[in-house]
Amino acid sequence: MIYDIDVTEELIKNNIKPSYQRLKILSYLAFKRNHPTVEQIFNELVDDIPTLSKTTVYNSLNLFIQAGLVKPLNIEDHETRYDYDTSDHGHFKCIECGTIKDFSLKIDIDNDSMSGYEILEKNVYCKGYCPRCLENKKKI
Amino acid sequence: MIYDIDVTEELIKNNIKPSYQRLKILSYLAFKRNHPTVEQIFNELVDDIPTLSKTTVYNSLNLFIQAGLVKPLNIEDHETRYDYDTSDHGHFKCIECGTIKDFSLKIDIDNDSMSGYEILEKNVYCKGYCPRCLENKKKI
DNA sequence: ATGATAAATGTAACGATTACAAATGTGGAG
DNA sequence: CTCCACATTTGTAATCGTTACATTTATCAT
Ligand SMILES: [Mn+2]
Ligand SMILES: [Mn+2]
Ligand SMILES: [Zn+2]
Ligand SMILES: [Zn+2]
Repeated sequence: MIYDIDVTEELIKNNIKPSYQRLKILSYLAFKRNHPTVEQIFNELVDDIPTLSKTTVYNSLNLFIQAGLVKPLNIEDHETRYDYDTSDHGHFKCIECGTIKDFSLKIDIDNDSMSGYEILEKNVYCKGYCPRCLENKKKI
Repeated sequence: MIYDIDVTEELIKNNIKPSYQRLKILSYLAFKRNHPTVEQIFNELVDDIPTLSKTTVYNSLNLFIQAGLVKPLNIEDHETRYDYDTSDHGHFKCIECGTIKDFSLKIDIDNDSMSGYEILEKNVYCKGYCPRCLENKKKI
């Protein structure tokens, strides 16, 4: 499985050496844009890189997060997901099938109550049922 | 340490038997309203109830969540926090001192992109520095 | 009191993540 | 090219929050 997105320059710009594993992991995220877990990333890349270690996936992702190339998502408390899109947007997770969808949004935070605070990071996520799972529930 | 808030009726209404431990745990949340971790709840209540088990804290909280009396917060992936206030509001966590503050907000989700989806739950949280920690940083 | 049922407890198991030491790869000096 | 220092990767063990499960304790109707 080869992903045609070249992320070499992106890594170099951020002072991260573009090793074989790092390139594969970051281009996987850039190509798929699927908010995967470490488990998913590992399982899909281990075919390409039989010697791949899960530790390397964790290490690389943490490097990317430090550099601001990737954003971690804490939608579920027991599984971190990773997003190549670091722009400000929300996430919807279907509690039936687990798929995650991006959505755009505008947050209006009451500025009076937050004066004096320095906000560095905003996170929004919703949970519910996706259209497909709603359909399936009707049939049963 | 005695919390004067009587949550007996609240439990009965939700078909949860008001045992000694459950009353203590829920009234702790109702009185403090401090978004504590299980660790915090356990440490502060074990003085009152020397036989208290952490499992009981987990079990009780999960009961409360099922009944909608309490909302779990996944701000950090490795620690669930518990909120007695189940109304729609956002949370700010200071990345220096860890304190969590409520804030009111209005989310405008682009309805076109979410048509067909059933949204059951919205979550918003921010991270940054609280006023006190900003002050301390300036001094150093 | 007695026995049935529910709740609480203690310990073991689990799963995601990190720590750490050993193995492997890389790149430059000689 | 060979050797060596250094960075990266790998495998394994440790950690930590949470859950599973079996045992003990409490509650309550008979
Ligand atoms: Mn996204
Ligand atoms: Mn709150
Ligand atoms: Zn779905
Ligand atoms: Zn602070």
